[in-house]
Formats: sequence, C-alpha cells, structure tokens
Amino acid sequence: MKKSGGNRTDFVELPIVTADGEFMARYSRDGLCGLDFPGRERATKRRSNEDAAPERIRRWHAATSEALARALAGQTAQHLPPLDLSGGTLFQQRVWQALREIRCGLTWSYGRVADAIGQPKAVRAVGAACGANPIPVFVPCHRVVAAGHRLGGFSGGLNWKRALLGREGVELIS
DNA sequence: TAAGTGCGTCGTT
DNA sequence: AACGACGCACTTA
Repeated sequence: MKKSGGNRTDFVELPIVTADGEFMARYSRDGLCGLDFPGRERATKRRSNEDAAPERIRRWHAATSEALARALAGQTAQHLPPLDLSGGTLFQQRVWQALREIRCGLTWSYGRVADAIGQPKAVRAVGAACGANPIPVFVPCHRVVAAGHRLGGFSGGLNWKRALLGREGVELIS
C-alpha cells in the first residue's frame, strides 16, 4: 500500500449534530481541512467513529463542535482547531486568509477582498476562490457580498448565506 | 426602480 | 479556450 505524503487521502470525517442538521467535519494530519453543510457531504466519504479517532483529532473535533455551535448562533467562534488550508492554490489561500479578517457582523465586497490581497482587478477570481472555500462558516466566505450590499452567490446555497448573515445581525438588501 | 446586455479582468480547469 | 459566488456602464421598460 502506498503511503507517500503529499496526496490528500489521509483524513478523517466526523459528524456534528446541530439544530440546523448534521454537518460533517474533515480532519487532516494538520487540522480541520473541510466542513460540509447538512446534506452536502462529499461523494467520497471516509466517515469515522469518533471513539476510534486519535486523541488529537478528538480534541480538535470538540473545539470545532463548540465553535460551530457559537457560529450558528451568530457569535464569534473561539478556540478553533488549526485550519489546514493547504489544499488550495496560492491565490486561493491568500483569499481565504483575507476572509478570516472579516469580523462577525460585517461584510466585505468581492472588490474589497481583491484589494486586500493586492490584486484589485482579480474580483471575479476572488469569487471563484470563495466558491472553493473548503471550510465555510469558519472561513467566513458568507460575509463577502456583491457591490452595493447585494447578496451575491454562495456555493452552500443562498439560504445559508442569508441565515448566517441574519444571525450575525447584518442588514440585508431585499 | 428593476431588469437585461456587453465588456474588462483574471485564476482555474 | 471556456467559464465564473464580480463590477461597471448603459439601455429599456
């Protein structure tokens, strides 16, 4: 069996039950590397038993579960596990890092994110990078809206974007 | 105001 | 070479 490093096949999936349904958290060797909304689990599942998971991952998962509960209540998530965003391209990682600067209750436009990473013309590419965000909610791509405070898109479904922003107290344009 | 068209722009596939 | 979770200018109704 091949065990060479580098490829991304070494991870564990653990569910998180919330009032909004069952999320799926994915952990690599380095931390939380993915989060799926309820009913949007990946095709290739590697769902695991939490009891069988390594101690370190159980600790991370406890932190993730707690943080998710807070985030879904519209509060700032604290004590996050390490986030493993190494699966993205350099550009995507720059975008995702910028998203983490957006405070709860605020929104940035795609254009502002483009400015933040020093590529003001790459607005549309920023949108694509947001859509590729593997850890929604914690990497708050839902706080990125279109110009003029219009909603924009959301890969997890616009209902989720509306709900998350609403719980954070953001006024939405009808 | 609201809705539709066209084009610039750029990372990703 | 084609496609977008965009932005902006501009045209219609």
